[in-house]
Amino acid sequence: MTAAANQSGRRPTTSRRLERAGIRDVAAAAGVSITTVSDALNGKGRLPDETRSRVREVAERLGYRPSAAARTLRTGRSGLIGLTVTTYGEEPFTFTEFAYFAEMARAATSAALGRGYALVVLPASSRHDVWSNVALDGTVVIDPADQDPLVSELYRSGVPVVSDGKPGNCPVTAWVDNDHEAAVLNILEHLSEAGARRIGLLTGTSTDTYTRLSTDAYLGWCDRVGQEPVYEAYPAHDPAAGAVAADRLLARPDRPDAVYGLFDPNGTDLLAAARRYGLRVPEELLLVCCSESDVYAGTEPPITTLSLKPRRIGTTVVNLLIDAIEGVDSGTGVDIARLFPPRYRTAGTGPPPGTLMPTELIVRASSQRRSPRTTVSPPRPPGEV
Amino acid sequence: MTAAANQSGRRPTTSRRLERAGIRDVAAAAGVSITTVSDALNGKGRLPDETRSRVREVAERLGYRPSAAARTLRTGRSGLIGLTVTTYGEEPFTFTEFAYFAEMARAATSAALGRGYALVVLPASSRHDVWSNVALDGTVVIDPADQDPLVSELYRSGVPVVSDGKPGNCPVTAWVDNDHEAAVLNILEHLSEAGARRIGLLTGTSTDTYTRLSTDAYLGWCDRVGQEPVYEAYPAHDPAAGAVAADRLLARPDRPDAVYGLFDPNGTDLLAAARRYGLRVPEELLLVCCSESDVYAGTEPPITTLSLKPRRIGTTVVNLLIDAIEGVDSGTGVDIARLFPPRYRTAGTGPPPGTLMPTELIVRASSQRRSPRTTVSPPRPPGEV
DNA sequence: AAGTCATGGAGAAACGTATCTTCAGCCCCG
DNA sequence: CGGGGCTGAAGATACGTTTCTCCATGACTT
Repeated sequence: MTAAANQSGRRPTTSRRLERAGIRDVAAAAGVSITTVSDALNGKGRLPDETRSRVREVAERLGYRPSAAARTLRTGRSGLIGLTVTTYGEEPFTFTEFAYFAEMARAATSAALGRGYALVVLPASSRHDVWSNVALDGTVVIDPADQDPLVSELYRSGVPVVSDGKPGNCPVTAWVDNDHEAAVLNILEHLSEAGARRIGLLTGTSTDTYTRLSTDAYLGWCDRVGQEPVYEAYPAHDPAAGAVAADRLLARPDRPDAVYGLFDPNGTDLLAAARRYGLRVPEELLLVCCSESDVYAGTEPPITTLSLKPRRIGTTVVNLLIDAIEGVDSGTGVDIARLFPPRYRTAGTGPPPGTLMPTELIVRASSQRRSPRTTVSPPRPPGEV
Repeated sequence: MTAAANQSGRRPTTSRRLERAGIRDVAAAAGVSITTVSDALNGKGRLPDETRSRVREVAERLGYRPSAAARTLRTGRSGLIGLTVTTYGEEPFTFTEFAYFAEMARAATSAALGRGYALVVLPASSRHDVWSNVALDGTVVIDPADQDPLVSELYRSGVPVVSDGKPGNCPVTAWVDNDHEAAVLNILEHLSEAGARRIGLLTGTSTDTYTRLSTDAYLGWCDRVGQEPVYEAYPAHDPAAGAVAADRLLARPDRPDAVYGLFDPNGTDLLAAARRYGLRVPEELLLVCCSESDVYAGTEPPITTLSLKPRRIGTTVVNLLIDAIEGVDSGTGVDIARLFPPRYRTAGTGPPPGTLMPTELIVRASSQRRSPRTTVSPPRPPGEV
């Protein structure tokens, strides 16, 4: 047997099963080398158009599909991005539990696909073997916990990590977050202008960035304006607890005359609680909640909501991540900074570059005592994008 | 340079960059061969426990993570399952648009993870290169279109395909679906018993299995009981169109006295339309809609809903798929049938094995004229699982 | 005492691609 | 007329595993 025969034929000793055509088969059928096939199909190398198209035609005829595994092994790129969702409680996924996550994930998937990447859904808490069983080019982390060991290890092993939500204490390549502080202050100001004297907060007990920043902003504001904080916290993943907390908040002796609820179902719960206590909205109680759902446009009365613009966040996160994947010399992992505009550059081992995005307050009848017309107020002065 | 040196050291000529430890590094550090390392870590081969634990310890110390790409290339298994979602209209994903999809996807992800697989979200309509860029062990297809070219090619190339929704005309390994016909007939019967004389249907214009089967069941029932069909169809992906269609249905001269809406938001839309026309529910109009949302427990009045039990479907689909992946001798692809109970076996090239799962009708005030208590009626006689 | 067998482990061949290097031919120019 | 650069393409290697085959060693049987 000659070397040439061994090169063109495959596995001379084994009985040949029905298999998918490989690059060698295409090369043999087209009468060229596998190098030429690879170059022709990938648009590389120096080949005349004639050869290129002929090879492509042969490949098409044979139904050739390159092996993703082999390509990944060779190039070190899998085209796969992890989408990590934090898990509350027993349920493996809050993913799609709140409309925010669902929308964000959808936008992220779409954006990734548009750039040739696919998303793999992985829980942050799963065992190591699941994570190491899939070759990831990078990972999106939604709301990373402080000191998340998984994120740390990923980052250390050179996998770019971009988080939705400013990371507490774990190193990430970059992060994107809503400007929660500005959003809360904007809402408090909005309620004050509508006549609120004592603004209450319905918040969560978990330590994620969103809850923490929002609550801190509220407490800071209270401190500044001299209002005693009036708030109830409950485990956000438990819908029943939310209704109870809403009830508790309105049952307090120092009952607030305006409430902002941090989580999606709070609007409904607060409305129901107000009804139980005979409080008219917005006359006796001003209401705002954070939600992506448009059911609040149809409630009685319609409720003012804060939208975190999850689509925009998801798209931004993915694009940032893919920029890092494609721009960085994988191996060193240090010159990521040059991907970002100068204003983000931080010297040495400073904090990772982050982007704050504005939120949108959709003002409806529940937070206005004068004109119940539905309007949209931009949270930022125009001119800024 | 000896062969041994070449074996233990790596790439003697290239300058060594900072890289992740490979299996060779572990072997060298532990003073054994790479075979032994592989066997020790994978629980294979014949090794004394002492060696096994020592190797494991060394691997741990070096932070060794096996390369998923290399493993996939070698074993032919990636541990990745595609989750295909059909796309309506311009938006790339209805995924998470309806609660059904969201819940189903969540359950599927969870079930897959529980068996060591991860899910990759892929749109059915995306370009070929995205699909062939990821090595899939199998695919879940949600509501496959008739003659879906992608499904056909996947199946032909030996990738197991399990669909949620009985496939129209494309070959799949197996499928799972709700018993839509039984569900619709059950609802119609339920409405009749509640006193309905003319039952209307709010349905969709698309040709997916769900819409088709449900509509056909309705039309067949009308034909059998001698009622003139009263229905409106609209593009299900357009929420605004749903409200219009609901309005149209109640504005007809032959206005129905009971309506079943096939899609999630129909309940709200129909309720709003009824209110506009001054129709009291359930006194003058009986209402049922298909939805996974529990908001219908809180509407005024609460609306009877049909649940398609998406969790159960998602779990079943994934388990069926993984059974096929792990049970079949990849290469032949013919003896899949033995995975299923005998009753599913079909001779030769007959239809693929399928499973019909019962739905659940959650009866609330909107479909009862007598006792407005909330009860749950099983759609199947007890004893069947 | 010579086979036989179980034990523990090493060698080497794939898996299918991308890419680095090499090489033959050819044209052009001094 | 000889060498340098350009074109088109082939060879060979490496990516990091898994796994098939095989060998050495000692214990045990007959």
